[in-house]
Formats: sequence, structure tokens, C-alpha cells
Amino acid sequence: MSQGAAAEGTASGRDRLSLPLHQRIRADIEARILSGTWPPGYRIPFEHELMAEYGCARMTVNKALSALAEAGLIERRRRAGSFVSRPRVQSAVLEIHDIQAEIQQRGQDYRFELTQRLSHPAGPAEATLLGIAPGTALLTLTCRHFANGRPFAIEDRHINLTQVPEAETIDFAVEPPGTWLLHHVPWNEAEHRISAINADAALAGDLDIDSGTACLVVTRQTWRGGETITRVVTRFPGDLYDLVARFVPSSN
Amino acid sequence: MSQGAAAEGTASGRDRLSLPLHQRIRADIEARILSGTWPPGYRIPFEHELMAEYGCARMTVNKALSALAEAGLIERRRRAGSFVSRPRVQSAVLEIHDIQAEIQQRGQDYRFELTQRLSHPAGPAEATLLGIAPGTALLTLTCRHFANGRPFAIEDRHINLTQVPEAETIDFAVEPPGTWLLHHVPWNEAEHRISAINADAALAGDLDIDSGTACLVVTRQTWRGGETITRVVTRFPGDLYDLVARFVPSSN
DNA sequence: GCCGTTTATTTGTCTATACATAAATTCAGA
DNA sequence: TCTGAATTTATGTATAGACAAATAAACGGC
Repeated sequence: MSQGAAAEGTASGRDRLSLPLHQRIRADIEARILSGTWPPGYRIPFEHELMAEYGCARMTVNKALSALAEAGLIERRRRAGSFVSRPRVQSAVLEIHDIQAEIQQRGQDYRFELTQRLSHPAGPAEATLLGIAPGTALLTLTCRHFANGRPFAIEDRHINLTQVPEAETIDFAVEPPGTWLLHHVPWNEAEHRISAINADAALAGDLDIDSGTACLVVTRQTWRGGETITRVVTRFPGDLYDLVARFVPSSN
Repeated sequence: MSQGAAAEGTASGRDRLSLPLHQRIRADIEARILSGTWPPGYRIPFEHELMAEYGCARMTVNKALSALAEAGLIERRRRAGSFVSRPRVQSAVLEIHDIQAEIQQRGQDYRFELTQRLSHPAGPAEATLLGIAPGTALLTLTCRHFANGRPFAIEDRHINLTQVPEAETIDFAVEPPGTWLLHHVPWNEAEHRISAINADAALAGDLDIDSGTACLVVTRQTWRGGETITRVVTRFPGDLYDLVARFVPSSN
């Protein structure tokens, strides 16, 4: 074979075929990982298998897989093969904060309570906020986090049950929803929105602070394949919390 | 030449020599970019030149340069060569916000005033805060940003003149220091710290808001090669500003 | 001087091959 | 059965050569 146009079973996309082969291989695999078809831990085909599948040289497959490995989507082990990485807890990128882990890391005592749990179809307002169709199955959770017995944060969360049906069966009184999602559901797009507000009477009561105290409001929404997975609004007493995000270049 | 151990002028590092060649080439170039030896816009040697320098095949050089390009450190143009990228305005990672750009993007009128400018050696407190030796030459700037004529942010900044001597000669009454730094000085490591406070009388006066209003405080420090470049504390009226950070995977 | 065409150069992609390296697996011996 | 050596296998690195694609620069005609 001289160049370009490798063998391809059934032509699927259109522009995909015009991509360089190594990028197409990469995109194919990436799609299967992000869609969940190949879950974390799954062993992706060996180089020689992909090379047969695409009818190309090993170097071409290798280029695609090496790029995926550098991007952190897969891990490669000699003699064993290449495996889909565990969910990107945080790819050193936009950090997702796990409140439980953070408090415990400071050596403080962590506790939380699930205030509300409601499974229901999305109303028009929620649908707009989440960018989903009205009527989509939602799980709404409210909880309160404590550090050393003092209220630390109030969390209002919506989970899209269409994307994460398992969530319905989880007992979030045991594991906080944020921690569970972080460890079980991969995402590929996220947005943080951070602002400051003065606590109103209700929030002040919940957080056990004076009315009017400055609070930090962190809104996070995550997506997978363009579909909303969860949206959460967390409010912290301003004097109690410092949101820290650090970036250091990936060495390798 | 069969394999491994490419020609190398003078042995420099120790472990560097044990690295695979393409990683060594990559590390060499990366070091020159991050140190500022090869500034943004600089044309790095052509593949055939590097190939002669390291006595290796073009594919090896290509692998190194492609990786640097994917990491966003260089940009490659056919027939023209490869060029050091403009400072990582934001490598889709931890976003550095340029207040001027943000306000103008919203279609609002931007203006700012330089309140204070002071060139002086670092005192003990500043030295600790910045992680530098006491006595290090510092440039301290205070300025106020306006959107549509209304105060939008107060910025207190320290610039390490040892790392960025040019800063002393810049007229920051023309270009805000944040914008100038973003466009002229590459960094390598960054930390954001975000919290909320109630405005005291002084801040309230500066921002033209009621005393006690919740304000967002964003502290950012950036480093290059472990040395502090700048540290800036910016305070926004909480109701006027939403810090937004978005992460989407690199498509390429 | 201006504009379109040709040429030269650089990066982009791919092949086929080779040997190196790490580690899971098998196998032999105590 | 356990231990350690030999084998197998998948990835890691590198080579030399080929053609494709883009485009900066030189060239020619008007």
C-alpha cells in the first residue's frame, strides 16, 4: 500500500475519511472511550490488531495510541497492552474539588448530611438551566457539609438520570454525591462559575453565620458527549474557604 | 547508525543522556523556550537542522516537535518553519483572565487608572508572600479597572524585576500590567486562590459600593522555572463579576 | 508597479524494518 | 510447592525513504 486511504469496513462519517489516518484511529478510539462503550480498565485492541483492522503500518497505530496516552485517556503497559484510564479525576486541568477529600486532607473532621432527595422530571426552569429537554428524569439532592462540626458548605445538585441511571440506586447518605460522581462517572467538558454574594437569612441560618456575610458561590456543570451529567451550586462562608487551583505543566 | 546514543557535542546533563532521544530534543527546546532564550515568535531550527545537530532521522525530530506543537509551546507552518508560540494566554488549562479583554468582549467600555507605581526592594513581609529573598527588586502597582465608567476591580500587583526587568521601562498607564504581562512574559506554573470577603470602608469607597457588600477576591501568582514572576490580588464587587473557567478537550 | 504562475522548501503523513525493553508467562529445578 | 531462569509478546524507540500538501519566494508578462 502506498499511502492514504486505509481499508475501512463501512464508511461512517464523512469528514472523518478525509482526516489523516492516525487522527482517525485516535478519534475512533476516543469516541468509544468518551461514550462509555469502552469503560475504564477496558483493554483496547493491541497495536497489531488495529494495524490489521485499519490495514496500516504499526507506526501509524502507534502514533495514535501514543497521543491518547499523552492526553491521559489510556495507559500503556509493555507486554500487557493498552487500557482505558480511570475517570479523569482531574487531568491537572480544571480542578474538580472533592470537598470531603479537601477537608480530610487538612486534618479536619468531615461529616455531611443529605437534606433532600427527590427524583422527578425536569421542569421548564431546570431544563433551561441544565440545557436538557423538559421532562428529562432528574435526581435533585441537597446536602450540607461540615468541617469539625461547623457548617462548611451547602450543596444543591441536579443529576441527569438519563446519563447516569445508576445514581438512582446509590445511597447518598453514605457517600456524598460529589465524591461518588467523581469516582464513577467520566466527563469530558466542564464549566466553573464563581461569584460572591451576601448571605440572605436562609443561607445564613443553614451555614450558621451572620446574615450578610460574604459567601463564595461555585457553580459547576459537567458534560459527556455534549449531554449534561450534573450541575451543582455550592455555597461556602467566605471566611472559611479558599478555592485553590494550581497548574504545573505535565512533565512527560 | 543503528540505534540509541546519537551524536552529542558536549555532554551536559547526566540523566538527560539516558532519556530517549526524541524526549531529549523536546526537553532541550522546551528549556530554551521556558527560560526565555527563545522568545515568543522566535523561529526554531528547521527539522533538517536539528536532525544534523542531533545526528538522527527526521522522524525523531518530527516526533519531538509535533509533541511540542500539541502541547501548544510552538506553532508549525509549512514552508515557513516552527515558531515559539505567543505566551500561553491560556493553554485551555487554568485560565488567566485578562480583565480588559473580558470587558471589551462583553461590548462594554473599558478604562483603567494606575493609582500607584513604586519601584523598591522587597520587605520581609513581601518576600515571604512572594517566596523570594528580602531585598529583591520589586515593582508594586495598584490600579482600578472600570467597565462602562463604573469601578469594576481593584488590582494590587507585585512584579519581580529580577525576572522581568523590562517591566521597569513600561508605561503601565497605557497598557494595564495584567495585559502586558500576559502578552510578553511566559510562565510555567500558576496558582489561583479565590475567596469572598465583605467590603470594608476603604474597598467600598474604591469600588463605589456599599460597605459590607460581598466581594470576590482572586489572588494569582505565576512562576517561571520556580522563580516568582508576579503576584496579584484582584477584588471585584460580587454582583458584578462571574469568574468563568471552562474546560473542553483539545480537539486536535 | 502589479498580478498571476511557477518553483523551492518545509512540514505532514505513511511505510517497512529493526532492535530494545519491560513484564507476564512458562518451565525447570530444588 | 516454591523459586528463579528462560521465553514470549507488546510496547518503545529509531531508521531511511517516499510522496503529499501548503505556502513563501522568485519569476514573468503586462
